[in-house]
Amino acid sequence: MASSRNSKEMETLREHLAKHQLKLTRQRELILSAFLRQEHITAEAMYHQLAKTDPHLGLATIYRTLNLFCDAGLAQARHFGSQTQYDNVSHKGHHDHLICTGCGKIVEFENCDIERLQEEVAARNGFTIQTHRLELYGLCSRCRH
Amino acid sequence: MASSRNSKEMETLREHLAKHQLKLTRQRELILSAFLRQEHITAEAMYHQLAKTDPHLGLATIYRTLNLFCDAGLAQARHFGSQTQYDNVSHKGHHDHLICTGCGKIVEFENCDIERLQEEVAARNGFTIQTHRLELYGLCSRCRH
DNA sequence: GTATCTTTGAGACGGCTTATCAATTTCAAT
DNA sequence: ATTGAAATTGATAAGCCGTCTCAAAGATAC
Repeated sequence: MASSRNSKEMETLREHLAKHQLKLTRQRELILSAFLRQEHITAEAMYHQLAKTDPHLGLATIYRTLNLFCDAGLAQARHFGSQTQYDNVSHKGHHDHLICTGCGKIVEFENCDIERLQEEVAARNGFTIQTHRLELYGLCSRCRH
Repeated sequence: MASSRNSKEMETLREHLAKHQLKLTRQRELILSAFLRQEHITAEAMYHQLAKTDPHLGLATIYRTLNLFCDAGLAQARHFGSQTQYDNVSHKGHHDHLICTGCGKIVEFENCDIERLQEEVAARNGFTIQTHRLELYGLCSRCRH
């Protein structure tokens, strides 16, 4: 907890809260610190994970808080299957996803060349990129047969 | 309708049906011909669209049929927001999006170099790409100031 | 034509997410 | 430290989307 209390993500959250007249609560701190340990997680999964240490934390609060993180730019929601995955944006640069439409397997990757081209495209259109999302859908080697 | 009755997509569907002991129905023909006119559509949108000409066509039938098209390789489901988009696989020109987080402006673009790199990444991981989604979020020139 | 097996349509159902609301907590101003 | 206005929480109801159920209708092979 102490580790996340002074992290740059916590600072980002504080700024976002201040800017929008929102308040820093015990739950928001707790959920942030749990979130920062994950690369991506669903609300349900986090609910079960936190139930061990805080049995009264409500599922609605987790949904609300993860959506708050999205607003603050700390998380990014991604819909897969019937659920929403909340991706940790701060994890080692940004990683993208290869998603198998057959079995749902997800492979993460990073590609600097693609990122550089994205910057070029954005610049050509007068944009400065804050974040991006790239998902490649296809069949993995196993499902292709 | 006559135009789709002999299309190659219709032939693909016929083959799939034959191979799985399924039947060609009036509804399946109707939904296919409507689907082929779209780049991508939701079941709900198609329901409203077809309600004009065929008020008794059930929503469940549309879902079932669009999923059938996915099995047959004619369509591909993609989760977007809270809904499922059914993409027309035969439509090739895929475009990506630049989205301004300030004003919501959306600019469409295409970039062959990025697409080529995507193929490389996929191949390196044993995937064959069916489709992709690339969204760049940032500030447009106007909102940056 | 008829038997058989699939499909349809209408609504019930179930999973995931959001809305509701009284009670509690935060935080800025005393 | 106390107070008071405003935000947040937790429990649960409600909502939305997509699938399942099942009796009636339709398609295909014989």
